[in-house]
Amino acid sequence: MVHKPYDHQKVEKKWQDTWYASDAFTAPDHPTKHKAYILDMFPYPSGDGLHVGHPEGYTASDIFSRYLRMQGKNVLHPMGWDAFGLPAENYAIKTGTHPSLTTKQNIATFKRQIQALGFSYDWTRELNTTDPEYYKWTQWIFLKLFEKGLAYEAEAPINWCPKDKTGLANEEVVGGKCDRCGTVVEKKNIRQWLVKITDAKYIERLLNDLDTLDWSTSIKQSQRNWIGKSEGAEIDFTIQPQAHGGQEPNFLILHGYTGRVDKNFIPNLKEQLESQGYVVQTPQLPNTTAPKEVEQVQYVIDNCTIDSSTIIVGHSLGGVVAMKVIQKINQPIAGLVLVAPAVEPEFRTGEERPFWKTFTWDYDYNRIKKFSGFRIVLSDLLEKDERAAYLGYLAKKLDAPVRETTANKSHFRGTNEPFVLHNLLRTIKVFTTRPDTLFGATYMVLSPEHPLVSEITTDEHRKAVEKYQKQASQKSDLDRTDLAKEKTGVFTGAYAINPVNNEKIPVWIADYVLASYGTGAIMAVPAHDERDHAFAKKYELPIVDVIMPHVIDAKNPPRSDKQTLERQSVHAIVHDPKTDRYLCLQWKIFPWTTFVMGGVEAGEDIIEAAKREVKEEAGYTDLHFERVIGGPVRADYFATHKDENRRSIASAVLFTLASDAREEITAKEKAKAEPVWLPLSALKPESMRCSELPFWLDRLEGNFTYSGEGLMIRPALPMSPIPKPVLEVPMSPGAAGHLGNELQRIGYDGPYEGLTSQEFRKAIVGWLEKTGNGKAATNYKLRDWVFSRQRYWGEPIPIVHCPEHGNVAVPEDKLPVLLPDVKKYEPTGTGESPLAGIKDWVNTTCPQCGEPAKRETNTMPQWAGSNWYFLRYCDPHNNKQLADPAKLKAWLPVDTYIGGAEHAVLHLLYARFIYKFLFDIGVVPKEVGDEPFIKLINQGLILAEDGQKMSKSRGNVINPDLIVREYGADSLRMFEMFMGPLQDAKPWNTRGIVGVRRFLEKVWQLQEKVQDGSELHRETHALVKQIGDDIKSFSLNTAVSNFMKWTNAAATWESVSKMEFGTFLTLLSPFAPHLAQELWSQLGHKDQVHAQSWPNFDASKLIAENVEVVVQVNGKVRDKFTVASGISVEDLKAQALGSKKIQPWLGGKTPKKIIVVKGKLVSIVI
RNA sequence: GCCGGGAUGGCGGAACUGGUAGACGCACAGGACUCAAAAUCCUGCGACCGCAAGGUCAUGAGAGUUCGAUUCUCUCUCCCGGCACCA
Repeated sequence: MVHKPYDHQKVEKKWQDTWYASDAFTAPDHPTKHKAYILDMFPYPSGDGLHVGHPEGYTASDIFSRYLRMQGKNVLHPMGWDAFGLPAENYAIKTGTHPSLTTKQNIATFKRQIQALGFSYDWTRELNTTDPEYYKWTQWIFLKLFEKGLAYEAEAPINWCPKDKTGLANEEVVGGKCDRCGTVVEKKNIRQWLVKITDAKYIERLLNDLDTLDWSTSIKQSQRNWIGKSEGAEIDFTIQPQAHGGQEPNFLILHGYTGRVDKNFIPNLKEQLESQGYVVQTPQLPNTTAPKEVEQVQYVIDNCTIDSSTIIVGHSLGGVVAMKVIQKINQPIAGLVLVAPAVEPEFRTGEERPFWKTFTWDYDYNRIKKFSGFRIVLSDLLEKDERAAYLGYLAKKLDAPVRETTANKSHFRGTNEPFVLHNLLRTIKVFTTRPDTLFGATYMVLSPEHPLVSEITTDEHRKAVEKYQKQASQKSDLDRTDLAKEKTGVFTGAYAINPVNNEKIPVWIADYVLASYGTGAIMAVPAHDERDHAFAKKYELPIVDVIMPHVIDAKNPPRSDKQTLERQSVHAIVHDPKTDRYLCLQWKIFPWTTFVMGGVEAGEDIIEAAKREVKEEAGYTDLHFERVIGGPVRADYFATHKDENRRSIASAVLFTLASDAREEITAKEKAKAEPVWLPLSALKPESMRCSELPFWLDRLEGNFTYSGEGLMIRPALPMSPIPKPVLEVPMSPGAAGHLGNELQRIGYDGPYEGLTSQEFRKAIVGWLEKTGNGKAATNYKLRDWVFSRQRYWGEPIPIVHCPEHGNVAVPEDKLPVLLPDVKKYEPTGTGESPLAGIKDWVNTTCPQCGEPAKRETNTMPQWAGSNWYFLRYCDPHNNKQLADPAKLKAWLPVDTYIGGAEHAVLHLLYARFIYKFLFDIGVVPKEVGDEPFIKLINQGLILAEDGQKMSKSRGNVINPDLIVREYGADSLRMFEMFMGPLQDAKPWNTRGIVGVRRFLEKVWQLQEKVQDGSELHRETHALVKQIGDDIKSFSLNTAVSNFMKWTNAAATWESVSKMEFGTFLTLLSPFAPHLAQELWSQLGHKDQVHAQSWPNFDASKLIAENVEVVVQVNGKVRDKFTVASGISVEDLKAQALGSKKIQPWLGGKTPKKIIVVKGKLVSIVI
């Protein structure tokens, strides 16, 4: 029988018509068998039509879907259109064509091209995000977010693309440029809708649930990076206040009814303030159990010093006394702080107090306001409601803020009430991941936008600060984050107090600190942070080492059964500038090279010690001291020659050789070691015996910051004689013991000597929390999602702005809010959408009161529609709800999701968030879990033949239509799979496609060999197994090569049975459905090959009768022979040893060992 | 800088849990068929030495573990992706 030649165009057309006319791949609403939801990322139907990249993922998912159907599963495999977006709108601006028309045309093109490839989509479920029946539910999701407080309106500085004239989400800005058009984005402060993706209820789940997903590590890593969690602490630094004229304030603390100066928070507060150098008066007022106003006020006026720098603090009834004092003295004071002040009669309930009648309860508020520089009211949340009402009333009268807290003891009666202190002194919160370096914080930096900058800046520095702020505001983010640029900043004139040691540290502003991360302020630790170090060097700020690196010698670790000798030592690094070499010792008694080094003797500093050692061991006397390079390094090792463990705490001192002047060295030293001069390149860890070497080399290169973990050194660790010059700036005396005391106070009973930085980090956070100076804190880089676009072609945000009721949701039964027609699509650029110009659309009534109101004119971003489309596929025509829960339960979650990696942090993060939200509000049934995509496969980019990215501008785009016309859809499908692993990027090579085309021709030719029968060759059984395995693991390139191998083998056969060829076609049908179907029907079958069940293989048939065995001698292949596969180990051994080729390699010797891997190899060791 | 991933012939790539490196395809060379060309078929195709049998070297570089390493461990180089004055 002679068949017609393979005419791909005819064959493909014929079967596509059959399939699409009969909705051949429709999924049931309620699967009765095992379900599988196989999803492709739906495309944006651009005007350019399909790209060869599209069919890559679509083919892979189609093969998998067809395979699963043949495995007897119900498969949901849908397709739709993500059709809102900028290109259609930009096209409308240019041509005046309505975007809906362009979109319709583009969809038609895409659909024709996709259908020409024979994909098995369920077209009855096709959806389109621009269809009002669809975006009704996109709007509905927005309303739910709004209802739960997760969508909010704010005027926020956001990324603004000046070309596209719209705001962008952070995720849409890549390297400071607009992801779409590459324009450098600007910061613009406009009214925006934001979605609270950072909400505590979601952010940790978005991060942690990544662990449960079968996604590539790189995508998961991208999401983790983007969420950017860091754990550390928030620490409050108090700012030294300036009273009028820049003077430091003094404090007058007045106790309350039955109070005493040694009660409540007063002693502790006094101590804290005094430890920071302030003058504090705490008068004991007369008659505390039966106080009289006149008596107490007069007592204060007579006995206390009050001047323009005085801040009066009044607790409870003391607050009333304070106000009366101010009314009476007729002179200005710095400020008034009322700590839970006593209550006016009309607010009182309960038992009568003696002072109710001995005090008058009227105030001259204007007078108090006039004479006090500032006023603050502190309120304790533990107290009763009527007091809160009173404090609010009082604060209003005094024009003062009310600051609330939960006091340690109700009514601020605790012995330690840090909230009071923090409100006396302005505090600035910083975030740090390294609270263990707190002792090394030598200055503070605020971002130029920090709200407290102008408040704390002194008059003297105001001009410079404002100038700097202005400059910073004019820089783009791209400029500000340019790492290469030198850091800049200005001093504010203010000082903060480091809470751990009460050091006074300067407060600067600098644009290397970002307002948008953490608290917008940092504590700078120049010894342990590179950025801070660079800044400190430039502005000559102090640098204090607090962490010592610690190395344990890997080759000679300390031994637990040996004694340990600890010693302070010094390494002298002597550089000869004339030869650019370094002085080392070549030891004679050991095979070592070292620097000149030795112990530091009592009373000696390290520089003296280093000089002495150089003189003794090498004789050089004329050394010029350069510097101590960094802090000390501890090394632990076992000293073999001494049979003891050594703990060396070493510092390195750098000298230059000023002249060759030398003294004779002793015979003893001569016998021990010889001085040699080595170039820097010879100073290598493998050639030097020096555990600290990597640190010294690093520091010689100028890297003085150590940001790793280590051991705490002073002042945290008062370790005896640490040589003085180690610290570039010494801390104040007394600081050293401070932490020890504090640690004891919080119940840590040490020993803290030798604490690692990790241990100390925990201890210090405990201390911060205990003392109210800070707390453990977590920070994220993720920002809320900017959700409004000032453009036309998107879903209108269903909100009405009512003058009376604010933002009011459009009622659900009024959805969808239809996108109206406009005449001009041009974005206004003012931050308003083109919709703002349509008066009769904008003007509406408030759904709450019916009064005139205006519609929201911003539209949603493209991600809004793509967030949840995969839910809609389960129930695409439902007009009552987003989707029927029973249908969602039947199909969700998506089992396999295939698409490009470019959506790593955009679509994939947004969709996970929205899915979790829909899960929480019960739309997503709880049985299906709160992760939408269980397995994700990212197909790699198909590059152009030149290895570059395909793009219209480069002119290297391959049009799939041409390939389909010339080689056929089956060739294109198989070739795209054959090119390489699905996940890898790979260049297109049109010449290569002939390989698969030839293969398909061979398959076509094979029908000449078909004869009746049901015999299957061993290769066919093997193929069934291989193809199944390959598809399951998405190793589709090897599947294609396995098909080719099979046809190569079949070409040598006499005949192929009808059964065998049918089996082969069944396996081939997911890959080349048209050809497989055509040959299937030519075999005489009336049904469809894709409806067959997946063939089984007979495992017993896979075993070959004979196997080839390799014989190795010492790991090298020396012989190969074929044996029966069932051969015994003994026989195999004997045959191997007896081989003529092996004999010469054995050389008559008896093998040491013979390793036999059954059916594979014999390895002989001699 | 930090975090991921990778590097195998002229090219795309293959090699299951450590066991014959280079499957399959492209390109290339030689041959058959043809008046000729295309198509098709056959043969060869990592490098070096050798007439051959065969040997030696080869999976980015260098070390290590092992009878045996593309595969495991360490160091380094380069490439790709993500993040990036993120405190």
